[in-house]
Amino acid sequence: MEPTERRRELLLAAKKVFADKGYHAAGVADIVATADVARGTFYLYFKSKRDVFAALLDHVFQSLMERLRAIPLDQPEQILKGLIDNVALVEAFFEEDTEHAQIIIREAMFLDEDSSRRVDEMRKALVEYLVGVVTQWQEAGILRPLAPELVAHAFLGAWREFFEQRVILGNITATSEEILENLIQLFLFGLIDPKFFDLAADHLREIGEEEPNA
Amino acid sequence: MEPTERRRELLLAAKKVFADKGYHAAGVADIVATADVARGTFYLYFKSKRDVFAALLDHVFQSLMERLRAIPLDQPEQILKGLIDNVALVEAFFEEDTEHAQIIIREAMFLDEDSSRRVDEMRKALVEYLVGVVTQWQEAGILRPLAPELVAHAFLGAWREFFEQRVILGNITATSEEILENLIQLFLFGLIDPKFFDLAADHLREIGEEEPNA
Amino acid sequence: MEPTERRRELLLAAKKVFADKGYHAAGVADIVATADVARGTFYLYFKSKRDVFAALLDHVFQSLMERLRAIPLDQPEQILKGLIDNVALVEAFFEEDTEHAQIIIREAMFLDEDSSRRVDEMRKALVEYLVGVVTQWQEAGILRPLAPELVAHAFLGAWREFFEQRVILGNITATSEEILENLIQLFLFGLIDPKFFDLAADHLREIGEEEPNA
Amino acid sequence: MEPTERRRELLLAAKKVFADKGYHAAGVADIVATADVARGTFYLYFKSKRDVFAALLDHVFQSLMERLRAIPLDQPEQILKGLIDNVALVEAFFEEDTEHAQIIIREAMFLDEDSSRRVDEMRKALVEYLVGVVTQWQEAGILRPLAPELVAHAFLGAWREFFEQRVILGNITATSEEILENLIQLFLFGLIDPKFFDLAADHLREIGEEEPNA
DNA sequence: AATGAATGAGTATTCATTCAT
DNA sequence: GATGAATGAATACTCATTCAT
Repeated sequence: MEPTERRRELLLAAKKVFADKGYHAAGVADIVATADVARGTFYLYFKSKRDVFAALLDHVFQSLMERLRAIPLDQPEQILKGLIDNVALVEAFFEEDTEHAQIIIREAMFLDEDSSRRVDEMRKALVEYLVGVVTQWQEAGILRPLAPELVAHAFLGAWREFFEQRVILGNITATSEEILENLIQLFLFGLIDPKFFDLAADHLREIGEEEPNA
Repeated sequence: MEPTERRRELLLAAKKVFADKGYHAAGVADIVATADVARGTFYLYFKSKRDVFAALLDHVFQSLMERLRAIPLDQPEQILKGLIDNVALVEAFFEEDTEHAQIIIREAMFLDEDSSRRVDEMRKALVEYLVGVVTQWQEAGILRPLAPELVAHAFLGAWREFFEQRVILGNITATSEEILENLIQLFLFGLIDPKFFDLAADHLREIGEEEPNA
Repeated sequence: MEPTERRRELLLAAKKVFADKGYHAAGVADIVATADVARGTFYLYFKSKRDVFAALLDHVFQSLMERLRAIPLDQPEQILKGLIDNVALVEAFFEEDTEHAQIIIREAMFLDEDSSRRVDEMRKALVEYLVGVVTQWQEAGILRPLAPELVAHAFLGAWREFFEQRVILGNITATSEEILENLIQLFLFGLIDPKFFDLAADHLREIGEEEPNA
Repeated sequence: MEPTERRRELLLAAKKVFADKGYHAAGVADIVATADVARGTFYLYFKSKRDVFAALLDHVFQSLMERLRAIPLDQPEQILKGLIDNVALVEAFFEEDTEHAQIIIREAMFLDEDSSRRVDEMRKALVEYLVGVVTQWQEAGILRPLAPELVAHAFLGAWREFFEQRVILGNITATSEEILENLIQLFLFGLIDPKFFDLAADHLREIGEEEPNA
């Protein structure tokens, strides 16, 4: 079998096992059993249990970065549509691969210096993007002057919470769209300058009417 | 030494160790070393490593519940002051005992069925409280009709994120007060009905002027 | 059981096992089986397989040093008696504990940097002693001016070879005394100045006659 | 590539690796990497790691035997010249291929029954040769009646020690010639009958004067 | 003949838990 | 109650060897 293929198989198996049992409860034995290869084969492709985990993080990191790079920041007139689309774009990534998401959210954040740093970089990239958006709109006078960084963190935190509750724990039954809509409204009206209030409300209505067709 | 006292010492030691190194990296050896008792003594008071952890969760759970029970829900006229005070009250609990907070946020949520359920109960209690507040104010026509549960989760998520970033990871330098102020503004204006907008703005100003004296 | 006692037991077991199978073939499993303790117990007293080995070397090293320190160098008139006694003293050490000797000779010398350094120190101590003896006697004009260091190495090498062949491999049936006598004669006449030749021969005869009574 | 050639390459690589890292630390991986062939190729030419090692020993064994066979024993009048030449001849073999020497001295002697027996055979061949020389000269009345076997072992041991210290460990800076000269003097005067003493001294002087031209 | 991916037995080490004193 | 020595199950990792291509 092609080495690349084998590696992918092991990566897949590891992802499944880590998502299932968590990093600590997962053993190399589980991974090789899932991938249906011999114990030693694992070590042909990864130099340790930690190494597969890091490889998984790497994959998420790079995929995420690609998606973020694709998000344009230069059309402020499409305020809401842009934000919603962009957020949905990133969210889709986690939705597509729930196991990956679980690993990052449940395990990587506090596993050790290294993974924690990796996750931090991802968070920072997201924060930066959001700070960019907020700052731009603040400069355009559309948003009130709340600290952009704090707003970004608040948004991420809320978002993560929803993800955790809905996808991982199953505590929320609302759909991803409902959640996103509420989240957007909340933050939009929380941030927007009162004099643009009506404008925003109109926009929201328009988008809401479009959505069914989408 | 009184048995209760010994137990408390071990609990304290365990809290410190778990917060320091995390559940998995922490060993019973670390705990007994910190508590300065013999290895065997540990097992006189707890039947396993998991048991101490559960005991710690219990303690947080009960303390939190007590504080939540103390929050009155019947003075809707003091909209902002009430919310801020109440939120601050709960926050204070985590601030007072950062180690406990770390354990809950970093470890307990996904350690296993049992702790995860425990943390869930806490979350649910907080969500219920917030849902109660929001619902009440929505019924009073003060807040717009966003799904109260989602709002509650968003608030909790944002809050947790700040806590994590500020206290555990040190990624945010803003003070607890600054953060809370921004958070309140964000959610207040995000939720409030436009016709109460000016009223809310006044309230905020007042509170802002009081604060220095507080 | 007293910790010191247990440690001694393990040390003894390790010595036996290492001497029997050699460092590499010996497993911690063999050691604990020999000592009849649980696997984990081993690691209460030594932090690794290498560590026991080092401890064994330490013991040999210190015992040897003690014996060497006990050898007086200040009675040059007793040329042969002194040399024979001293050499016998050191040899006795290895004879007493053949296993230790095997370990040093077979394993320690080339196991790794650390043990090799240790063995080197021992060798150097012996060489220094021999160089001291030879130099002193050379200055007294009794011995011919051969390079003392080379003589010392030659003596050690010959000695080691005999030990290996006789004790470890069983290729030589001569007794330790016969060997030593031949060795002494060889080196004595090899070193001594011709004009002291008859004197030396007399000495040797005397000693040879005394010996039976010893 | 010719099979014989390939085999030689692997043998060479193995020799280098074994000399470098020692038998245990050396891996088949190192050998094939050094020989720049695939892992499986190794097993086309040798049936195991031990097998290459045995092959190396074989090579040394045969080379040594050839050289020993070439040494004539029938010109007793050339006492010293003959001994020196012969010893130098054998020594040259080890000097030429230090790696081989290291392997024999460091590893083979105690690796296992098989190699140990092999090395023993070599030693025995050398001992036999030396015993032959000594016996012959003893019968000629030139040497004193020390046990020839013990003398032979002493000589070999001293020699081995020098080799180890000088070539492998670098603890001695004297040249091979200086060492040999001292060794010869030591053993010559150690063995020779006093009445031939002056004769031997003359011989040595002559050889010493010849040497520069050699 | 040559390859190199796959194998899996073997091994040192850790650590929560027990129990004799 | 308190101790801490002893336990042994659990587990990551290595490496000589095989075998399908």
